[in-house]
Amino acid sequence: MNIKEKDIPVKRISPAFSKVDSEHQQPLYRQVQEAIREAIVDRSLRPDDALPAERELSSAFGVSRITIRKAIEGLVNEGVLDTHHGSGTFVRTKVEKNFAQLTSFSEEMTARGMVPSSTWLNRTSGSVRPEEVLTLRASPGTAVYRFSRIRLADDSPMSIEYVTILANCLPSIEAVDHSLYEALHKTGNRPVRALQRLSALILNEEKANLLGASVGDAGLLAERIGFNKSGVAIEFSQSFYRGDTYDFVAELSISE
Amino acid sequence: MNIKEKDIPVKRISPAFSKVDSEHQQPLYRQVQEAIREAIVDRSLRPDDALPAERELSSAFGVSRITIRKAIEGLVNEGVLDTHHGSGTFVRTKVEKNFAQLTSFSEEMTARGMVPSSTWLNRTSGSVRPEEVLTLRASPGTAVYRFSRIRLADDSPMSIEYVTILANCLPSIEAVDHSLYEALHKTGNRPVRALQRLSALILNEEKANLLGASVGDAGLLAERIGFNKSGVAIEFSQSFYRGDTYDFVAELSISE
DNA sequence: TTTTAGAACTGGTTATAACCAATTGACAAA
DNA sequence: TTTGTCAATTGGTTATAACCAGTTCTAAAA
Repeated sequence: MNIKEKDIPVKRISPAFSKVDSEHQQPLYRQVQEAIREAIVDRSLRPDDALPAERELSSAFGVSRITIRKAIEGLVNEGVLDTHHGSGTFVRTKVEKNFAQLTSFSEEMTARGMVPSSTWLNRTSGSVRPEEVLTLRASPGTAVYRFSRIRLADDSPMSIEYVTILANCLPSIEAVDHSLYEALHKTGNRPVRALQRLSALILNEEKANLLGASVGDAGLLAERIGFNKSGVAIEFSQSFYRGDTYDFVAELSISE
Repeated sequence: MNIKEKDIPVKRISPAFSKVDSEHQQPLYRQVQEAIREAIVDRSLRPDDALPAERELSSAFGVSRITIRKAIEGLVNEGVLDTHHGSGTFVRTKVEKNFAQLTSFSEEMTARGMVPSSTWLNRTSGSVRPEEVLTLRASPGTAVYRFSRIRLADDSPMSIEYVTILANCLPSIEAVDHSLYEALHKTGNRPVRALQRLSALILNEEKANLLGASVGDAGLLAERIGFNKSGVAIEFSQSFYRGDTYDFVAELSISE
């Protein structure tokens, strides 16, 4: 007797899934993923609902079961779906509880009673660099916009930020004035999920000068990959912080 | 011309992988995972080494390529391996710690196929220091245990850890042998939530010596307050990491 | 010599097919 | 009514096979 399983009402919902487009550039399993995501967003699939069985989805989408499973696997890893051997795949009730909410630059500065601002260093358009190809999973030659700026709090430099954005996410490079995210939001490409990597490094002369620190001081490098709601990586950013003026804070939870 | 790829020395290592046991209870891909992990632990595969090609592994293990890919996929998700389309699969150099997941050092290292160990520096009992009163929200005079140790993975130092634990959370100061969290778990006081702060610093002579690094190298300091399931702060810890061997990775959601 | 085309790798995606394992629910037996 | 059994349904694992898409390196062409 598995109480947990019995609690789950097995109402199997069948939204009108259309066959995927094999001519499209995106892999089939990603198209399936997006279709499922959309079904959840527009409430055709509600929390605790069961998805149609994999074999059913397979014929509904017109793809093999492997493709369906790969799509589902990704959504399970993101915490959107839960699979239960023998009973089905369900829309997870708890929303995104596994994502940490790191304090952003503006929040942190405002919380400390400081006034955040930015100084633009550069904004250019170009194509992805080899080292970005891996992280952004874009083809070489893909057009991107690059932004770099110094972020200040009460007019003293806190960080240097280099951002690369896929060009097709913005109408033009001039579309960004103060807030990059605001500009992305207008085109519906605001990142909804991100992976961030924090590492320590020694500041070189260039970075030290820009940050008003000394060569050899400790700094923090935060590298971030931002994903839009379709799961496509659209943003890659590197932010250099002075080690003595910036901390990252996170609330942790145990893994279940 | 991909500079990064060219930098990677493609020495393809072929440890003596034996065929997996199909009679075993574990799924084949898990057995393959374990075999690869072991190869990393016993240094047949070193950081930045390339694994044999998937098709090669497939015949070496006597399983299909799908099984190999599933095994690799898991290790990539854990941060143990990196795949590069067209060039190969590599053993990741840096240890990546999930910043938002409350796992113990022992568990983290074991999951990466490394053997965790500790060298005790000190263990004392005493009462909370004034500067800890605020963070632990304990009354002055409250009894605590203090532990300091060097944490090693595969016998190389990874971090120096200073932990303060409320004395009433452990039966005795000798209750901790290998894993502190294990000892806390037995008394039902394992932290289920924590606040963590990460900052960069320059390693001083003492820390550098203990970590096998050089004075002036970049280091990371993770300070953590751990709460038990009753919401009581029972743990305060400071961990110093070498900047060149440790990254912190976080999955986050973007606010607004 | 340098450049370039392309062969020969690499991992990435997808299909088809079969079987295993957990769960559920219907139905017969107690 | 309760209990146990079993078939149907679910997801989980694995094999075989083919092709796509980057990367690397060699050998031919300039």
